[in-house]
Amino acid sequence: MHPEVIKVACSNCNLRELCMPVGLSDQDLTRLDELVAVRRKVKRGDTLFTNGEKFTSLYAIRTGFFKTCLATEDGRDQVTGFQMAGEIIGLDGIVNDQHSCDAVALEDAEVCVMPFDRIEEISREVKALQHHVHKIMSREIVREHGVMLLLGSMRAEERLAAFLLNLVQRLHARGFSQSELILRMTREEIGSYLGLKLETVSRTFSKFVEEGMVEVKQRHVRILNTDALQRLVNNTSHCE
Amino acid sequence: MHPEVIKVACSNCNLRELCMPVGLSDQDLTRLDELVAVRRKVKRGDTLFTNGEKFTSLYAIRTGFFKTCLATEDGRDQVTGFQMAGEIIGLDGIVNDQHSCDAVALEDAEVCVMPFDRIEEISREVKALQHHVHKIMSREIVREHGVMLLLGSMRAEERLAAFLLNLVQRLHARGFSQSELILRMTREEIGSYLGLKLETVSRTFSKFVEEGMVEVKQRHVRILNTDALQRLVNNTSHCE
DNA sequence: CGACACCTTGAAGAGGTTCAAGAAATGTGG
DNA sequence: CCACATTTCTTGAACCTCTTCAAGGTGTCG
Repeated sequence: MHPEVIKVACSNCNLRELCMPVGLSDQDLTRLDELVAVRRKVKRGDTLFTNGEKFTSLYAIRTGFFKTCLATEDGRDQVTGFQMAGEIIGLDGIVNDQHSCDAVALEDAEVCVMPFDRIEEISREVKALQHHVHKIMSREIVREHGVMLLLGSMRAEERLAAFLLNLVQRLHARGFSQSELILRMTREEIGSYLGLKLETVSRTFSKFVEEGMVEVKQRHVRILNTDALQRLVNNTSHCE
Repeated sequence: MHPEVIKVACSNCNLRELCMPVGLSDQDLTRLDELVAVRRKVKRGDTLFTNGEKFTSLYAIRTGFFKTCLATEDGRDQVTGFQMAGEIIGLDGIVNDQHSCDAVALEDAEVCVMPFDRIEEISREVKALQHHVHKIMSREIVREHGVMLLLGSMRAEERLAAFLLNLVQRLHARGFSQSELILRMTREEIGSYLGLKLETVSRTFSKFVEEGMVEVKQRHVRILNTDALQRLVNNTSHCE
């Protein structure tokens, strides 16, 4: 099915601290290596899984960048998140044993395939892994609360500012610049995630540039004034 | 601390099939009874937990109705969900060992307090419970995806229609009417959840009444035309 | 019964969308 | 490697939905 697969081990993966629990005994670490069945490469534009597909595994992103999106029959389309190296995707599939959204690679990517029954099996023996899995799911719930706050109460500028700050913050945690980033997604995908039309995203970028808060050359963004963006997000002037 | 507490057992709770896994052996059922430490009553308007509070337990709602909401320092306030009997709240607290939102009772309520370390302990022994916990968290993630779709791509009428249909559907699953319901929340709370102002919620209700889709007397709502509401939600005319 | 919270409705206004056109970047095939 | 097709991005102008502000009505609870 997927010819692009390689056997691997977690215990000496350089991303381990991002996607796995820390402070394990050697014994537990050995158990952990049984977690990842194989790796899988996903070409840009291809899907890792799609809505309706049988759920078998969670995926830890090793390299590359994904979006997850919900497409309904009637043509609505909502990007529910963007995921980068060290993050886990596929959690949506557990409840009904099938995925309820699409995961699309926005650049060539490689993931670790972790069969979920194996995760549950090892979780029953390794407390730290069990708690880690719970934390990952809880983190996703809290993240989505934040998106609801964004979609429910912020104006366009505030949304885009929050989006940019969130992206650089996550990239910075991975060793990239605090102020510079390359957007892996189109204006339309940003818009879908933020509940805005692509034109509004574009206009808002232009506004930020005019005001000297960022430099934008297509998908290259340099943040010139983090504080100003942060102030936008924390703005009290539009709320009761 | 909480004087209103009573010792109880899950195994013969009439809500068990809503919040607990089914098809357990008698032995497993006995283990399950260790799950609920106590029950706790929460008066209307009081909080079950608040943002920043130390996380210790998940709560299964026995009776009553809650909202969870996110209030930021700068005055933003977002209702992230409404919860009714048989539903589990508190999942947000796992990731950082403290709650990240407030849970407020919208009517007098009673919950089963399930200390999370005990949940994890028993999960390691009872496979069905382990998987059940995973499903509950995954379900919450998927539910929030749906809210993101709503907030990101629907217009006011569509949002309110989706909201009403979701509520009656859940109430119906609990043995209540398919067409009649009493709203436990204010227009403002509905608006916060749906990303609308209370006036817009009120106007949209009035519009539905004019069009003969529902009857509304304050918080009493009778749905006269479910299909019409459903068609609104599935409307293709405003999407690409 | 009076105070307070909640709801409804109107009118004006703002923010975002839609439609449209053109420019810039990207990818493809010869 | 260049020319062309395609995708992506930007910007303008008109329009529309929802918000804001305001006033009055309804319901509820001590």
